Amino acid sequence: MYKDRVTTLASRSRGKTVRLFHALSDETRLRILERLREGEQCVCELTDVFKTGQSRLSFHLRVLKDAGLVTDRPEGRWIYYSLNRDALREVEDLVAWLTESPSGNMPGHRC
Amino acid sequence: MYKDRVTTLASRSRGKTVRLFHALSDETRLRILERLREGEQCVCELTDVFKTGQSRLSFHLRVLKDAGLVTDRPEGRWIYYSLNRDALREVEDLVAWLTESPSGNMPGHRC
DNA sequence: ACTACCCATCAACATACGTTGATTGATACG
DNA sequence: CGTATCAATCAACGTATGTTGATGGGTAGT
Repeated sequence: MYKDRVTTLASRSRGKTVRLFHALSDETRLRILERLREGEQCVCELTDVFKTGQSRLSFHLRVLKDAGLVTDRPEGRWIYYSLNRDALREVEDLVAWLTESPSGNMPGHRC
Repeated sequence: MYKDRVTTLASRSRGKTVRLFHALSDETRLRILERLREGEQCVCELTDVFKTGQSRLSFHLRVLKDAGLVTDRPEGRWIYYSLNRDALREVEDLVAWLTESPSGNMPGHRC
C-alpha cells in the first residue's frame, strides 16, 4: 500500500503531475468539475449555467481533458463531458504521499 | 465524516483553493515539497541541491508559503522551511470530495 | 437542399507567471 | 567596526495563460 504510493509519485512524470494541478488551479475549471460531480453534462448545459461564452468553456474543457480529469462522449450533435474519478484518485494519492513522513533520514548539510 | 468534507469545500473560498492548486502546479515547487517532506530545510540547502539562483528559490518558496503549504522559521541568519501537512491534508479532502458521488439528483436540462 | 444548432478551433489581445541579475537588510564573525 | 553570508525584494524581460469574437465542420430537423 505504502510502496504503491511511493511508486505512484516516483514513476509518474512530473510534467504530467504539473498539468494535473494546473488544470485544477482555475476557478472556472473547479466550478466545472463541481458541476460534473453531479453527473454527465453537455457543453450547452454548462454555458447555460455559467452564462458565459461557449469558446471559453470549450477552452477550459480542453485543459481538463488534456490533464485527464474529464472524458467526453459525442452523442448526436452534443458532446457530453464527465468526471474521470480515477484521475482524481491519483491526485489524492499524490498528495497523500507528500503528506506522509518518509522512512529514511536525510543527509546533513553544512550551511 | 462525509458532511465534514462537504463543508470543507463549500465553505472554503474558491480563490484560496485555486492558489493551493496553483502552488502545486510547478515542477520546481513540487521538487521543493518532495524535499521538505524529508524534513526542515534552509534556503541555502535548497540552492545547493537544485543548483540554481537564490532569488528563483525565494520566489517559489514565497508562492508555497502564500498558499499555506509551507511555513518558515528564522534562526540566526538562516530561514528554515518545512511542510505544512495540514494544508496538504486539506487538499486531499478537497479532491476526495470531488471524487465522491453526490447524494441528490441533478435537475434536468433541455438542450 | 436549406436552416438551425452544437461545439472546436483560430487569431488577437491583455494579463499573469517565472527567470535573471542587482540591490538591500539583517545577522554573524574576524 | 568592517566584511562576509543568507535571504527577501525589485525591475526588466520573455513566455504562458485566459478572454473575446469570428470562422468552420458536423449533425438534426424541415
